[in-house]
Amino acid sequence: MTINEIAQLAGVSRATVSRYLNDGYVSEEKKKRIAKVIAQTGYVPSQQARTLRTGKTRFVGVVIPKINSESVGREVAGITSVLGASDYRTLLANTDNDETAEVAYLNAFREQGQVDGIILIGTVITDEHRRLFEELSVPVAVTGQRVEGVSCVYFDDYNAMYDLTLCCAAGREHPAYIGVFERDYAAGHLRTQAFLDAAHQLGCADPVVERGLFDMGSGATLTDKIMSERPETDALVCATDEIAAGACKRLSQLGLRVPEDVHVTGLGDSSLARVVTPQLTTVHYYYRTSGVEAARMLVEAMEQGNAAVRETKMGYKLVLRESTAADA
Amino acid sequence: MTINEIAQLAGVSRATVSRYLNDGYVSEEKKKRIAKVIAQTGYVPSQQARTLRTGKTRFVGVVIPKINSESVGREVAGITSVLGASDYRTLLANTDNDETAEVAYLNAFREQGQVDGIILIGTVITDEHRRLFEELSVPVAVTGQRVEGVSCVYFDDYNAMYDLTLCCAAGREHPAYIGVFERDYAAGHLRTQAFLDAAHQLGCADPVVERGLFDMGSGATLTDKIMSERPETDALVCATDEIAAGACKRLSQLGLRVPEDVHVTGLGDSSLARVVTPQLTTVHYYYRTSGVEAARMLVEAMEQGNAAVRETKMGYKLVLRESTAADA
DNA sequence: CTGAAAGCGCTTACAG
DNA sequence: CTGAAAGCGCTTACAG
Repeated sequence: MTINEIAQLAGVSRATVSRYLNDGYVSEEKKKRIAKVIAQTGYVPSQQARTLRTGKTRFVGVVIPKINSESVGREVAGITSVLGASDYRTLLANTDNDETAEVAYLNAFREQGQVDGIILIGTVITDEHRRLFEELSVPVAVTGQRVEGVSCVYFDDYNAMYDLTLCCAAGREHPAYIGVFERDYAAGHLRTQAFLDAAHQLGCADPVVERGLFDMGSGATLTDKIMSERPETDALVCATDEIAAGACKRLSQLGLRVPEDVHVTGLGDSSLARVVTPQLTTVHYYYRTSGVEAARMLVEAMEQGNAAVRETKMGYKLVLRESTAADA
Repeated sequence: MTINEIAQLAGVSRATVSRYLNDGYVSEEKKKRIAKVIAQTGYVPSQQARTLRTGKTRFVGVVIPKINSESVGREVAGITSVLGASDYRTLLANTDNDETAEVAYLNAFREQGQVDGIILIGTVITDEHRRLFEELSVPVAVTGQRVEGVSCVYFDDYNAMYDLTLCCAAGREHPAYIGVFERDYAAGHLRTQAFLDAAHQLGCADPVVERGLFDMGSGATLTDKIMSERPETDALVCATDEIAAGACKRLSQLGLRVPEDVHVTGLGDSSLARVVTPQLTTVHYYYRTSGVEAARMLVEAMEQGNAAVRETKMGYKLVLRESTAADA
C-alpha cells in the first residue's frame, strides 16, 4: 500500500491524499472518498518516506544509565506515556553507567539526525555533556540533575536529605553517612552536604562520611568499615534505599539491632524499602511524574520552535517506617 | 553531508560512493580517495534514505511485559549487546502486562514495516499471538515460553521447580504452593505441575495450591490464606522470588520462623533473593544468556533467508540459602 | 571497474 | 480546492 494506490482508488492525485493526511485542505467530498479507501485498505503512510521528505523522525532518544533500576523504570514509564500520546516513539539507549557510552549515544543521536529530541536521565554531567548540549540541533531535557541553560526536572535532594537526617539522627549522638561519589551532583554532592549541615544543626561534633557506589554491596562494606572504626555509631544515613538495605543486612549480621542500636534511612522509596527487615524510613521521590514533566517539556520544545528553557524542582515526601525510632 | 557531496569531493559518481559503502566493488585508487573524503567530512549515510530504498530498517522491535523487572532487564541487556554488535538498534515496546497492547505492538511492527525482526519476551501466548507469528513478514524470536514453530529460548521450568520442591519439602509433611495463573504456560502451568508431581513423589497426600499474581502482595495475601486454612503447613514453595519475599515477610508478621517453622523457596535468583531475611533458597536462571541466545537466532534469521526454526532450552542451577534447612 | 538513470514513498511550493 | 512536478538521500540493475 502506497499513497499512489490510495490516490488511484479514490480517484484523486497523490498530492490530495497527502493533504488529507496532513493539513487537510481538501473538499468534503474527496475527504470522504479518501477516508473510505484508507479504511478499506488499512493503509498506513511510510514513516521512512515521510522522514526523508520532512526531516522529522518522530523518534525521541532516551538515554538511561541503567536498565532494571526501579527509579529509571518509573521515569521511563512516565516519559513513554507522554511521548506515546503525542505520537512519538521512544528509542531507549542504555549506557550501563558508562560515561563514554553516554557521550557516544548523545553524539550518535546528534550526528545521524535520528531523533527529533533527546531526554537524558542524568547522573554525572561533565563539561563534555554541556558542550554537547550546546551543539545539539534538537531539543533536550534532562532529569535528575539541574543543568544550567537546559530544560530539566530534578529533585530537591538537599532538603530531602536534610529532613531525613534530622529524622534519623534526632536524639542520637554519632550519626554516620554512606553516600556516593561527588561527581554525581544530585545524589553525591548535595545529599552529602545536606547530611553534614543537618548533623551540624543537631550538634554533632564529628559526623562520619563514607562514599561508595549505588548498590547493596557498597552499603554492606562501608557499614563494616564504619562500625569497626567507630563502633559508637548509632545512626546510619544512606544516600539510597539500596545502600540502606545493604547496611541493614550487615548490621544484623554484626548482631546489631535496627532501630534499637542503630537507626537507618534510605532515600527513594523503592519497593526494596518495604521488603527489607526492618522496613526502611525513606523519602518518596515522584519519579514517574518527573518523567512525565520532562517529556512534556520536550514535546513542547519539539513542536514550538521557541525553546523556552524551563527548570522544575520536584517535591518529596518523608516516609517513616520501622528503621528509625517512631518518636522521631 | 550527502552522498552527492562526497562523490563530488572525491571526483567520482555517487553510485561509486554507494558501492564503496556497500559491496565495495571499487578500484583501489578510488577507494582511497573516497575513504579520505569520508574521514575528513565525518559523513554518515542517511539510514532513512537507505531504508526507503532497501526496505531494511536495521531496527529490531523488542516487546517486553514490564520495564523495571530484574529478569526482563537482564534479558534485554543480553539482547541489546548482541544486536548492537551486529549494528541493529533496539526499539523497546513496553506492554505493562497488557495482552491487548502486546498484540497491538506486534501488529504495529508488522504493518508499518518498521523493524527487520521482533523479539518477544513471552508471558501469556494466545491463539492470537500464534496467528500473528504466522502472518509476520519478519523473523521473530520468543524468550521465556516455548512456542511451536517459532524460534525460542526458554527455561526448564518443570525440572527447576521439581528440584526446588524436593529440596524445600524434603522431610516436611505439609507443603503448599503459591503460584500464578495457568495461562502463563511456563511460570503458571509447568511450575505448578512440577510442584504437584514432586510433592506426590515425596509422599504428600494433599498438597495445597494457591494462585495469584507475580508480586509480593500476592505472596503475602496467599500466605495469610494458607496459614489460616492450613496452619499445619510447614513448607511454602513459591513460583517466584517476589512472591517468596512477600511470603517470608508475612510469615514473620504471623510470628512464624523461617526456616525453623516453615521452609520457603522462590525462583529466579533475583537480587531480592539475597536481600530479604532470611536469604532465599532459589533457582538461578540465565536470563542474560537467554537474551543473547534469542538475539543471535534472530540476527541469523534476518541475515540468512532460510529461517531454520530453533528451540533452545536453558539450564538452571539450584541455589541453597537460609530459607530452607541446610540438610536438604 | 564505473556512471547515467530510475525509483523507493512521501510532501510542498507553484500555478491554476 | 487541486494536480503536475521536483526532490528528500540513497541503491541497483543496466550498459558499457
